Amino acid sequence: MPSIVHLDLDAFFAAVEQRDKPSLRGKPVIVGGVGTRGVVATASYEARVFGVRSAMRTAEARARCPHAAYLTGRFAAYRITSRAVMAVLREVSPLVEPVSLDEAYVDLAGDASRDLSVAGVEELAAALKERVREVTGGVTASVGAGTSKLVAKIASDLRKPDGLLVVEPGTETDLLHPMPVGRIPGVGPATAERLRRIGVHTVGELARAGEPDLVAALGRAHGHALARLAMAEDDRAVVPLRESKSISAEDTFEHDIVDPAMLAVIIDRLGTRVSERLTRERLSGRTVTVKIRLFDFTTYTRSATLAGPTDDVRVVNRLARRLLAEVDTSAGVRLLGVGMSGLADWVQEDLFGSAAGGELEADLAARKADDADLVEAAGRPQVVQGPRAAEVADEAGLAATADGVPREPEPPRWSAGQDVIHTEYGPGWVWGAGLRRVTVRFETAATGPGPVRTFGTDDPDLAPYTPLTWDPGQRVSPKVSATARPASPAP
DNA sequence: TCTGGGGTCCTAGGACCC
DNA sequence: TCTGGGGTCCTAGGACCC
Repeated sequence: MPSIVHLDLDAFFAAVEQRDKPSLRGKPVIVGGVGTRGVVATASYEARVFGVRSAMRTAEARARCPHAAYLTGRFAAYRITSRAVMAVLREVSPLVEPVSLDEAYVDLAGDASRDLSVAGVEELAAALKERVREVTGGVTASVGAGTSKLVAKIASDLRKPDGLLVVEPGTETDLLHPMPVGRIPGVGPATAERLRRIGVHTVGELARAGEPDLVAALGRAHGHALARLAMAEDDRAVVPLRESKSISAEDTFEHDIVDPAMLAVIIDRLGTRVSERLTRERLSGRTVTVKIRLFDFTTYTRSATLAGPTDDVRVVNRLARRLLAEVDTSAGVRLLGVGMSGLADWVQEDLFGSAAGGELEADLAARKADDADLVEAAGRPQVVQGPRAAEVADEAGLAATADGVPREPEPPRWSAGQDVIHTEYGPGWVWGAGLRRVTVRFETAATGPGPVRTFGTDDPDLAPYTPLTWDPGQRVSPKVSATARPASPAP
């Protein structure tokens, strides 16, 4: 039965930008690093016409397509939209495995009553595509389905963008065998080259090659796996909840850094980012890894493992600095990274016995509620609020540095003027397709319910990014509620 | 103006233990 | 004193994915 579905959002980041900025629709849009060392994360299909591709250096993209819009990512917006898509998929089956923000597998076999004929799955896939378009405000998806993850993924690839293909059971190898080996996920340039050297160019040739030869050329695990995939043998399950195995943060600098004091500051900042994520996600880890890329792109990692897991920023930073010192950085560093692995579900409170248990549960409930708020959001005008507003705003690029030189994030401010609200005390920031007017009610501890104010603009290009502003007089723990509505009735 | 940032999985060698 | 395997953990690097 073709019970595995793969859904892939088309040119996702660029599509979200085009949704939120109507002036970009129909035009080349490139999302990625915009600095001299940036690379393309996503190019809209209009940009791909000019040969712009993911992972291409932005400099080359600019040469090929100078008139494109070059944007840094707004990951909070992508995340909100992604969650809405995943929610749609979970309406169909609980067995949903997100691969990334823009990709997921669904296993339909959980529901015995479902029509899993090719026609039945085609109908379902078409309905999914339509629902995705609705909840995302117009982002299209490509959907593939088949008897395995491999076939479903290749099927969605074949029909993108905005396509649909259900591979009839029994025809898998007919589809796969003429393809170049590089179409198989997991076969990159290095593997393709090794295969070429033993005379294997297509999946059919891969299937005919003996497994011993493949293992000799590629190693035990990879050789075995590819031999099976080539014959469309793939029993990998759709796994709904994957626990993360590592957390890391890294920065590439616009200019190579030599000053050891500067490097120490940066390594601390990266370690702090990692620690904060660990704490937020109620994880801790045992192995700290520092990544150092020198001016000439030679890359070192140095790691050390603690006796027990921690999320303590002091421990992480001390260890990270020590590991950094093991590498000669005097010629210049272009990238630094800090990572934590050996993760365990472990929180500091556990150290002090079960007394903190109730508090912990409350925290978890609060986090769940936050997530629910975000899920609500996609495709509609939205206020992001609560403890994670700062994080969300940060991801949205509001705190991004313009010149790529890392610096400490600015503390939350409450001032008149054009400040975008992105502090944990405020309502967050406003985002949404078709947003025009936002009504905000201020309430402070000192004054009680306060004035109602309306924010907004009639410029359709600016509207989705409407910032909220207010006066310094309202800075006392303001409690703010906001409603946002489109300027015109929803179609 | 060469080559991002977040991950996963695998390999290979050495230490160490039984 | 020349000789085992097997298992696990740790470290460094590399391929690959989105």
